Amino acid sequence: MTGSIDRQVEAQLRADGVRFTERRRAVLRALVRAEGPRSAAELHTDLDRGIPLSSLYRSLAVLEAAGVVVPHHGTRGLTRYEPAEWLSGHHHHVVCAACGAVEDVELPPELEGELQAVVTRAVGGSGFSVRGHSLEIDGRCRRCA
Amino acid sequence: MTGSIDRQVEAQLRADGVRFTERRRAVLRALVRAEGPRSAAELHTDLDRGIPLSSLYRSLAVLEAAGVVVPHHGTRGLTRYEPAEWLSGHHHHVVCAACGAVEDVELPPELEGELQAVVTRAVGGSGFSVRGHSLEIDGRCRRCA
DNA sequence: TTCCTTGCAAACGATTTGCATTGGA
DNA sequence: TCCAATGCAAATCGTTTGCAAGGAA
Repeated sequence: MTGSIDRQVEAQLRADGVRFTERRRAVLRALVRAEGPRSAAELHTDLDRGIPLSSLYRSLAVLEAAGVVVPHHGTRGLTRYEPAEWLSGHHHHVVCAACGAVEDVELPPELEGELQAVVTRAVGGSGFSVRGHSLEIDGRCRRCA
Repeated sequence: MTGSIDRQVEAQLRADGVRFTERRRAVLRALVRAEGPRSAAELHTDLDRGIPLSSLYRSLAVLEAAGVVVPHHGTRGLTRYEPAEWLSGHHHHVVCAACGAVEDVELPPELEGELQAVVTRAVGGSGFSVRGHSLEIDGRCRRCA
């Protein structure tokens, strides 16, 4: 985490009237380091400091409310978190149906533009206000093919 | 639910050594009728017959194992189900970030085609073999806007 | 001092499971 | 008859919350 991002996150939290404590820094660092979304239980292991789960949940809730991390509901009854897009960049997921591996894909600008257009036209004049989109591509990775 | 689909589902279940009981028919019918994925609790309301939740969960588990319905993990701590695509057709989801409601959207053919093209080009020559895709559009529904 | 933060334990809500009963082929 | 299906209640599991103690500004 560079200093500038660090300061940006702090400002973001301050706007919510909360502090960027060492505990919260550690949680965010662990998420940035991670290969993919992590659950509270996984972070509990990653951080391994006897940090109680309730504290992890509270840290995650605070970071989520400030828009620093976003929840990911991919798995049965489990919420995993990852850094928000302004920290990690906009991307999509390629999921292997066989081994379950999830990989990030960043689309080239012109494809991302086309995708945006599809989304906009898809909701049409339905009154729904689009905030974001997420494309999941399912199939088999090279190894499992 | 047409008779032919009905028979197809029955065969699918029979292959798993289970029966297509009236209860399970009712659950599937409710899902087919619904505009989008439904949770066990929502089905409990939809069906309103004092059908115990545990039975609903068991019916859903059986239908899922047979590939007749598919789980959808869009919302915090909640699993919703919908008919598998071979029953309901290919579609995408619009999710309201405020109230959690999920609605189906079927893209007009030319948009679906564009989306396919984006997907194909996105994986490029990575060796990943595409099997399907799913687009989730996030934002706020008219009511929550 | 005044809030924000944390730990601990209890509370919760969604989902699952054990067990005895019912029902269909 | 035999095994699957069901209902009920208790058990699980991930997550949230009340409350009292600890810390930073």
